[in-house]
Amino acid sequence: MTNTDFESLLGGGFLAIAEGIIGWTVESTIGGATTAVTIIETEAYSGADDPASHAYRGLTKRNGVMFGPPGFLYVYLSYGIHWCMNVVVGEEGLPHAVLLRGGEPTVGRDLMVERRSRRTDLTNGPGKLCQALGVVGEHDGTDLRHGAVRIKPGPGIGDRTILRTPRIGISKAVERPWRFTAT
DNA sequence: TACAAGATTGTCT
DNA sequence: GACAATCTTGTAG
Repeated sequence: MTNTDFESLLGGGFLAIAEGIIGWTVESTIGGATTAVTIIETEAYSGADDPASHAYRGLTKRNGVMFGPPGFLYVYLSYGIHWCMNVVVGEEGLPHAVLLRGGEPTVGRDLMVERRSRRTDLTNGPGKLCQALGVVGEHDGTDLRHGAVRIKPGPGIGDRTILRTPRIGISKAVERPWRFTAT
């Protein structure tokens, strides 16, 4: 991702970013192997204003990356088992983030199958997506432009449309329609 | 210091 | 459809 791409995306606010990166590519290079997916499902989290956000109660050791500058990766351990990845999109001090919930494999599908130990449902969930891409806690706080995990424009979602629905898997602020998915 | 809940997933019934 | 696995954080005692 170039700086210009990211800046143009930031201009619309965090909801526009969550919708805007549908159809973009997330690429990881880990252990010399590259895997990539096209993003088809995201959720937006609005830091201090959002009871469902990890950043709602302020800065902690876990969510510190969200309070930093945009364009970095926030990785956290969910239920003590699964890694989930977010794109930090708020300016420094504004802990807005976009959770990557799902994608479609484009590069390194065989490696994803190996990492997931199954051939189906490779990337249709936040925990599965991280496992398929090999994203773990050590990638927390890395640069999405130049790090081991990168995000970049394209290839898009073709003729499909983007659906806006309530968020999934949370118990607070469930009414906010901040989930975006390509159908 | 102890305990409950959580931005989930895989397995078993 | 129910439940276990298992780490971080917040809240209560």
